[in-house]
Amino acid sequence: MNERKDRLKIIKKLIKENKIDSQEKLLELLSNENFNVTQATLSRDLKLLKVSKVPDTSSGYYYSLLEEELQKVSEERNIMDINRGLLSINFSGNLGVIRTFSGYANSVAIAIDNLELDEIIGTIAGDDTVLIVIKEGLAPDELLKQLRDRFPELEL
Amino acid sequence: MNERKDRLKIIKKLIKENKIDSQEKLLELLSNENFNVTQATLSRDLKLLKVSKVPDTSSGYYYSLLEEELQKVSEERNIMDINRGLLSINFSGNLGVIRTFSGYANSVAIAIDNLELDEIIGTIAGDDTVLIVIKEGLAPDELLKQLRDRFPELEL
DNA sequence: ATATCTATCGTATATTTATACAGCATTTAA
DNA sequence: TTAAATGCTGTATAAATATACGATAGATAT
Repeated sequence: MNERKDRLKIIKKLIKENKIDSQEKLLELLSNENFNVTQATLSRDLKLLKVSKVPDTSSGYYYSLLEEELQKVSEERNIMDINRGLLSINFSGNLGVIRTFSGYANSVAIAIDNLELDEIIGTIAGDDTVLIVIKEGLAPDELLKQLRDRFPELEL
Repeated sequence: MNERKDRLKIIKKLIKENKIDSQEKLLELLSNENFNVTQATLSRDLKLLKVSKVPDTSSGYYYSLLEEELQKVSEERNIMDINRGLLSINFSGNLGVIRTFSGYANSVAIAIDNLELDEIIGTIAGDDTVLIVIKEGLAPDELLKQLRDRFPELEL
């Protein structure tokens, strides 16, 4: 009965889509989605998800996944930067070669660096080409798959 | 008796410098700084500051000024990107001309755009040059001053 | 199969936090 | 000056949240 996982997902969704100011309210919404738990469990869930209650501008509070938002902000920017310059990507051995519009290689490489991917050891940028050195033993296909998984917006 | 203002400042500092997991603890620290208030007042202060209590990785909670952090993260990145490419800046009329290392113009321009400055209407990037169009009526000196004020790390 | 471990949960409760209300000082209006 | 309005606070308490403890179910090992 791996209900918790599903529940966590729904909680995330509910928090994003609604302004919720107490666990009690969230419990109701959960109940509508056919998850029936107690406040105690919900409290634990929120801790797992690192959800916190932030003071609102007007006069109240609401729950928010701030850590995620923080990551997202910076991640989104990087992905935009990559997409902006990227023309193609190809592999040979443990090297990836990205072709970019002229002059964009640097910004693409910086953005890739900023993603801090375990799978990538480092990058070098020319004018319209970025060389990516992939971690030993990792197959390019595997890397591509993981990237697409993790960053669906990435146009690879 | 404008004690609250001072207190809010100290609270910010304390929150940045310590891992605080309850208002009670924060009250102690405040007391050390010679601010003696009740938990009720502190709760109100935290609301004003939009401080929230976030779940910690390990197993606890701590107070954090997330809104500020979120802005900072994205701002810091932009400033890094600018500094990385920037060689010089000069003005003529309502235009600013930034020279960059070859290939960096684009990433510098993007970063400037991302700062969303009221004073700047737009930018265009070549390969090693960024053109900045300044808001009508604003003197270049004034713009520089404001930028340095607002972003001390910026190497202009 | 039995024992041991692990993860998840509810109950009950402790802890923490927000706020209604009243008081006081300061400011503003009359 | 007096009255009304405003901002800030403490007290007391309500409301919200976290957690100790025990129970249960499923997994893993013996």
